[in-house]
Amino acid sequence: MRPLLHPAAEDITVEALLHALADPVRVAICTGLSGPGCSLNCSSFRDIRNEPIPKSTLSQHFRILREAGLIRSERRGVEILNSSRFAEVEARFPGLLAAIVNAHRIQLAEKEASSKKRKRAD
Amino acid sequence: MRPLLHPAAEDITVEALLHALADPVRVAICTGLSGPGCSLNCSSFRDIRNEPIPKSTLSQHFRILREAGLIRSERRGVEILNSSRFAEVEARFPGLLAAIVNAHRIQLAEKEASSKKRKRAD
DNA sequence: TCAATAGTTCACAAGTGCGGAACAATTGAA
DNA sequence: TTCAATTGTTCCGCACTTGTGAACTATTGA
Repeated sequence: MRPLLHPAAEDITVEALLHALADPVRVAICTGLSGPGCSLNCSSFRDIRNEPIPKSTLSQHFRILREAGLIRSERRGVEILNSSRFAEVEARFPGLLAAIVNAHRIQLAEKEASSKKRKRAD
Repeated sequence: MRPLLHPAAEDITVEALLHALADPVRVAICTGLSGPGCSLNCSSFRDIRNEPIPKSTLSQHFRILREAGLIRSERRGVEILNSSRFAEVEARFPGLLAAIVNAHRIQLAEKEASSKKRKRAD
Protein backbone atom coordinates (compact mmCIF):
# COMPACT_ATOMS: atom_id res chain seq x y z
CA MET A 1 0.00 0.00 0.00
CA ARG A 2 1.62 3.18 -1.19
CA PRO A 3 1.86 6.11 1.23
CA LEU A 4 -0.65 8.95 1.11
CA LEU A 5 0.61 11.71 -1.18
CA HIS A 6 0.25 15.40 -0.30
CA PRO A 7 1.55 18.10 -2.63
CA ALA A 8 3.53 20.96 -1.12
CA ALA A 9 1.52 24.17 -0.90
CA GLU A 10 3.47 25.70 -3.79
CA ASP A 11 2.76 22.69 -6.01
CA ILE A 12 -1.01 23.01 -5.75
CA THR A 13 -2.47 23.81 -9.18
CA VAL A 14 -5.68 25.55 -10.16
CA GLU A 15 -6.48 22.77 -12.63
CA ALA A 16 -6.38 20.11 -9.93
CA LEU A 17 -8.40 22.26 -7.52
CA LEU A 18 -11.14 22.96 -10.07
CA HIS A 19 -11.25 19.38 -11.21
CA ALA A 20 -11.55 18.22 -7.61
CA LEU A 21 -14.28 20.73 -6.85
CA ALA A 22 -16.26 20.09 -10.04
CA ASP A 23 -17.80 17.08 -8.29
CA PRO A 24 -20.69 17.67 -5.85
CA VAL A 25 -19.68 14.78 -3.60
CA ARG A 26 -16.21 16.18 -3.17
CA VAL A 27 -17.54 19.67 -2.51
CA ALA A 28 -19.82 18.20 0.13
CA ILE A 29 -16.82 16.50 1.72
CA CYS A 30 -14.95 19.80 1.74
CA THR A 31 -17.78 21.71 3.37
CA GLY A 32 -18.04 18.88 5.89
CA LEU A 33 -14.39 19.42 6.77
CA SER A 34 -14.59 23.20 6.89
CA GLY A 35 -15.14 23.52 10.63
CA PRO A 36 -12.12 24.84 12.56
CA GLY A 37 -9.89 21.98 13.65
CA CYS A 38 -12.33 19.57 12.05
CA SER A 39 -10.98 16.08 11.44
CA LEU A 40 -13.18 13.26 10.16
CA ASN A 41 -12.61 9.77 8.86
CA CYS A 42 -13.62 8.77 5.34
CA SER A 43 -16.69 6.73 6.16
CA SER A 44 -18.31 9.70 7.89
CA PHE A 45 -19.31 10.74 4.42
CA ARG A 46 -20.78 7.46 3.25
CA ASP A 47 -24.35 8.78 3.40
CA ILE A 48 -23.70 12.33 2.28
CA ARG A 49 -25.90 11.60 -0.75
CA ASN A 50 -29.31 9.95 -0.67
CA GLU A 51 -27.77 6.68 -1.82
CA PRO A 52 -24.81 5.37 0.17
CA ILE A 53 -21.52 5.80 -1.67
CA PRO A 54 -19.44 2.63 -2.21
CA LYS A 55 -16.26 2.83 -0.19
CA SER A 56 -14.01 2.31 -3.19
CA THR A 57 -15.61 5.32 -4.82
CA LEU A 58 -15.28 7.31 -1.61
CA SER A 59 -11.64 6.34 -1.40
CA GLN A 60 -11.04 7.70 -4.92
CA HIS A 61 -12.78 10.96 -4.01
CA PHE A 62 -10.51 11.36 -1.00
CA ARG A 63 -7.45 10.60 -3.08
CA ILE A 64 -8.39 13.28 -5.59
CA LEU A 65 -8.99 15.84 -2.85
CA ARG A 66 -5.73 14.85 -1.18
CA GLU A 67 -3.61 15.04 -4.32
CA ALA A 68 -5.20 18.34 -5.29
CA GLY A 69 -3.96 19.71 -1.96
CA LEU A 70 -7.41 20.33 -0.49
CA ILE A 71 -7.18 17.92 2.42
CA ARG A 72 -4.58 16.22 4.57
CA SER A 73 -5.07 12.55 5.48
CA GLU A 74 -3.32 10.87 8.39
CA ARG A 75 -3.61 7.36 9.75
CA ARG A 76 -4.90 7.20 13.29
CA GLY A 77 -5.11 3.57 14.24
CA VAL A 78 -7.53 1.71 12.04
CA GLU A 79 -8.97 4.78 10.38
CA ILE A 80 -7.73 7.79 8.45
CA LEU A 81 -8.43 11.27 9.74
CA ASN A 82 -8.95 13.96 7.16
CA SER A 83 -8.54 17.66 7.77
CA SER A 84 -8.72 20.62 5.45
CA ARG A 85 -5.80 22.52 3.97
CA PHE A 86 -8.06 25.42 3.07
CA ALA A 87 -5.85 27.99 4.76
CA GLU A 88 -2.92 27.00 2.57
CA VAL A 89 -5.05 27.10 -0.57
CA GLU A 90 -6.49 30.46 0.46
CA ALA A 91 -3.00 31.84 0.93
CA ARG A 92 -2.04 30.86 -2.59
CA PHE A 93 -5.32 31.58 -4.38
CA PRO A 94 -7.26 34.16 -2.35
CA GLY A 95 -11.03 33.96 -2.57
CA LEU A 96 -11.08 30.89 -4.78
CA LEU A 97 -12.46 28.33 -2.33
CA ALA A 98 -14.95 30.73 -0.82
CA ALA A 99 -16.36 31.60 -4.22
CA ILE A 100 -16.70 27.96 -5.27
CA VAL A 101 -18.28 26.80 -2.04
CA ASN A 102 -20.59 29.77 -2.15
CA ALA A 103 -21.61 28.98 -5.72
CA HIS A 104 -22.45 25.41 -4.79
CA ARG A 105 -24.45 26.72 -1.83
CA ILE A 106 -26.43 29.02 -4.13
CA GLN A 107 -27.14 26.21 -6.56
CA LEU A 108 -28.27 23.89 -3.78
CA ALA A 109 -30.57 26.55 -2.37
CA GLU A 110 -32.14 27.09 -5.79
CA LYS A 111 -32.64 23.38 -6.28
CA GLU A 112 -34.37 23.07 -2.93
CA ALA A 113 -36.53 26.10 -3.64
CA SER A 114 -37.65 24.71 -6.98
CA SER A 115 -38.43 21.28 -5.53
CA LYS A 116 -40.51 22.96 -2.83
CA LYS A 117 -42.34 24.91 -5.52
CA ARG A 118 -42.97 21.69 -7.41
CA LYS A 119 -44.43 20.16 -4.26
CA ARG A 120 -46.81 23.08 -3.82
CA ALA A 121 -47.99 22.62 -7.42
CA ASP A 122 -48.94 18.98 -6.77
CA MET B 1 -25.48 20.00 -38.34
CA ARG B 2 -27.29 20.47 -35.05
CA PRO B 3 -27.87 24.03 -33.83
CA LEU B 4 -25.57 25.59 -31.22
CA LEU B 5 -26.92 24.92 -27.74
CA HIS B 6 -26.93 27.60 -25.05
CA PRO B 7 -28.32 26.91 -21.60
CA ALA B 8 -30.64 29.49 -20.07
CA ALA B 9 -28.93 31.52 -17.35
CA GLU B 10 -30.84 29.67 -14.64
CA ASP B 11 -29.76 26.30 -16.00
CA ILE B 12 -26.05 27.03 -15.69
CA THR B 13 -24.49 24.65 -13.17
CA VAL B 14 -21.41 25.03 -11.01
CA GLU B 15 -20.22 21.56 -12.02
CA ALA B 16 -20.24 22.45 -15.71
CA LEU B 17 -18.55 25.80 -15.05
CA LEU B 18 -15.74 24.28 -12.99
CA HIS B 19 -15.26 21.44 -15.41
CA ALA B 20 -15.05 23.91 -18.27
CA LEU B 21 -12.58 26.10 -16.41
CA ALA B 22 -10.39 23.24 -15.20
CA ASP B 23 -8.69 23.30 -18.61
CA PRO B 24 -6.00 25.93 -19.25
CA VAL B 25 -6.88 26.26 -22.93
CA ARG B 26 -10.49 27.04 -22.11
CA VAL B 27 -9.49 29.53 -19.43
CA ALA B 28 -7.23 31.23 -21.95
CA ILE B 29 -10.15 31.46 -24.36
CA CYS B 30 -12.29 32.99 -21.64
CA THR B 31 -9.73 35.61 -20.72
CA GLY B 32 -9.38 36.34 -24.44
CA LEU B 33 -13.10 37.05 -24.60
CA SER B 34 -13.22 39.10 -21.41
CA GLY B 35 -12.90 42.51 -23.04
CA PRO B 36 -16.13 44.58 -23.06
CA GLY B 37 -18.17 43.81 -26.17
CA CYS B 38 -15.43 41.45 -27.31
CA SER B 39 -16.44 39.02 -30.03
CA LEU B 40 -13.96 36.67 -31.68
CA ASN B 41 -14.17 33.73 -34.03
CA CYS B 42 -12.90 30.29 -33.00
CA SER B 43 -9.71 30.22 -35.03
CA SER B 44 -8.44 33.36 -33.31
CA PHE B 45 -7.34 31.01 -30.57
CA ARG B 46 -5.55 28.45 -32.71
CA ASP B 47 -2.12 29.58 -31.49
CA ILE B 48 -3.00 30.38 -27.89
CA ARG B 49 -0.59 27.61 -26.84
CA ASN B 50 2.95 27.14 -28.14
CA GLU B 51 1.74 24.35 -30.40
CA PRO B 52 -1.18 25.13 -32.72
CA ILE B 53 -4.41 23.47 -31.57
CA PRO B 54 -6.18 21.25 -34.14
CA LYS B 55 -9.48 22.77 -35.14
CA SER B 56 -11.51 19.74 -34.15
CA THR B 57 -10.06 20.03 -30.66
CA LEU B 58 -10.74 23.74 -30.59
CA SER B 59 -14.30 23.09 -31.68
CA GLN B 60 -14.81 20.73 -28.72
CA HIS B 61 -13.41 23.33 -26.32
CA PHE B 62 -15.84 25.91 -27.63
CA ARG B 63 -18.72 23.46 -27.34
CA ILE B 64 -17.88 22.78 -23.70
CA LEU B 65 -17.63 26.50 -22.93
CA ARG B 66 -20.89 27.12 -24.80
CA GLU B 67 -22.86 24.34 -23.10
CA ALA B 68 -21.49 25.37 -19.71
CA GLY B 69 -23.02 28.81 -20.33
CA LEU B 70 -19.72 30.68 -20.38
CA ILE B 71 -19.89 31.91 -23.96
CA ARG B 72 -22.45 32.64 -26.64
CA SER B 73 -21.70 31.56 -30.23
CA GLU B 74 -23.48 33.04 -33.22
CA ARG B 75 -22.96 32.40 -36.88
CA ARG B 76 -21.91 35.49 -38.84
CA GLY B 77 -21.50 34.46 -42.43
CA VAL B 78 -18.81 31.85 -42.77
CA GLU B 79 -17.50 32.16 -39.24
CA ILE B 80 -18.86 31.92 -35.71
CA LEU B 81 -18.50 34.85 -33.37
CA ASN B 82 -18.07 34.07 -29.72
CA SER B 83 -18.81 36.46 -26.90
CA SER B 84 -18.76 36.02 -23.17
CA ARG B 85 -21.76 35.47 -20.91
CA PHE B 86 -19.73 36.41 -17.87
CA ALA B 87 -22.25 38.99 -16.68
CA GLU B 88 -24.96 36.34 -16.53
CA VAL B 89 -22.69 33.93 -14.70
CA GLU B 90 -21.60 36.67 -12.32
CA ALA B 91 -25.23 37.48 -11.57
CA ARG B 92 -25.90 33.88 -10.61
CA PHE B 93 -22.62 33.02 -8.88
CA PRO B 94 -21.04 36.26 -7.65
CA GLY B 95 -17.26 36.33 -7.51
CA LEU B 96 -16.81 32.87 -8.99
CA LEU B 97 -15.35 33.76 -12.36
CA ALA B 98 -13.18 36.51 -10.99
CA ALA B 99 -11.67 34.21 -8.38
CA ILE B 100 -10.94 31.47 -10.93
CA VAL B 101 -9.44 33.78 -13.52
CA ASN B 102 -7.40 35.45 -10.80
CA ALA B 103 -6.12 32.08 -9.57
CA HIS B 104 -5.01 31.11 -13.06
CA ARG B 105 -3.31 34.50 -13.36
CA ILE B 106 -1.42 33.92 -10.11
CA GLN B 107 -0.33 30.47 -11.19
CA LEU B 108 0.87 31.74 -14.54
CA ALA B 109 2.83 34.53 -12.89
CA GLU B 110 4.52 32.04 -10.56
CA LYS B 111 5.39 29.76 -13.43
CA GLU B 112 6.97 32.62 -15.36
CA ALA B 113 8.87 33.81 -12.29
CA SER B 114 10.31 30.35 -11.67
CA SER B 115 11.34 29.88 -15.29
CA LYS B 116 13.09 33.25 -15.17
CA LYS B 117 14.88 32.17 -12.00
CA ARG B 118 15.91 28.94 -13.72
CA LYS B 119 17.31 30.97 -16.60
CA ARG B 120 19.39 33.09 -14.23
CA ALA B 121 20.82 29.93 -12.69
CA ASP B 122 22.07 28.63 -16.06
C1' DT C 1 -21.36 26.39 -60.34
C1' DC C 2 -17.05 26.08 -58.09
C1' DA C 3 -13.36 27.05 -54.92
C1' DA C 4 -12.18 28.85 -50.47
C1' DT C 5 -13.00 29.34 -45.67
C1' DA C 6 -14.68 28.27 -40.89
C1' DG C 7 -16.52 24.90 -37.96
C1' DT C 8 -18.80 20.60 -36.97
C1' DT C 9 -19.27 15.69 -36.86
C1' DC C 10 -17.53 11.04 -37.05
C1' DA C 11 -14.49 7.32 -35.70
C1' DC C 12 -10.93 5.48 -33.17
C1' DA C 13 -7.22 5.24 -29.68
C1' DA C 14 -5.97 6.58 -25.19
C1' DG C 15 -7.26 8.06 -20.84
C1' DT C 16 -10.51 8.56 -16.72
C1' DG C 17 -14.20 7.33 -13.41
C1' DC C 18 -17.42 4.18 -10.94
C1' DG C 19 -18.06 0.20 -8.29
C1' DG C 20 -17.66 -4.75 -6.83
C1' DA C 21 -14.19 -8.07 -5.17
C1' DA C 22 -9.99 -8.92 -3.14
C1' DC C 23 -6.31 -7.20 -0.34
C1' DA C 24 -3.77 -4.59 3.49
C1' DA C 25 -3.22 -2.32 7.99
C1' DT C 26 -4.53 -1.78 12.57
C1' DT C 27 -6.84 -2.90 16.87
C1' DG C 28 -8.87 -5.60 20.51
C1' DA C 29 -10.26 -9.86 22.36
C1' DA C 30 -9.73 -14.78 23.18
C1' DT D 1 -0.10 -15.40 19.22
C1' DT D 2 -4.05 -15.90 16.61
C1' DC D 3 -8.37 -14.47 14.93
C1' DA D 4 -12.22 -11.53 13.85
C1' DA D 5 -13.75 -6.88 13.09
C1' DT D 6 -13.09 -2.45 11.11
C1' DT D 7 -11.35 0.98 7.84
C1' DG D 8 -9.41 2.06 3.54
C1' DT D 9 -6.77 0.90 -0.55
C1' DT D 10 -5.89 -1.55 -4.79
C1' DC D 11 -7.23 -4.22 -8.80
C1' DC D 12 -10.01 -4.93 -12.67
C1' DG D 13 -13.83 -4.70 -15.98
C1' DC D 14 -16.93 -1.64 -18.07
C1' DA D 15 -18.76 2.62 -19.45
C1' DC D 16 -17.87 7.26 -20.53
C1' DT D 17 -14.82 11.15 -21.92
C1' DT D 18 -11.04 13.39 -24.56
C1' DG D 19 -7.91 14.54 -28.40
C1' DT D 20 -7.18 14.20 -33.23
C1' DG D 21 -7.30 13.31 -38.30
C1' DA D 22 -10.61 12.65 -41.97
C1' DA D 23 -14.83 13.63 -43.91
C1' DC D 24 -18.67 16.60 -44.02
C1' DT D 25 -21.64 21.06 -43.82
C1' DA D 26 -22.62 25.88 -44.26
C1' DT D 27 -21.65 30.22 -46.17
C1' DT D 28 -19.51 33.54 -49.22
C1' DG D 29 -17.54 35.41 -53.35
C1' DA D 30 -15.82 34.87 -57.90
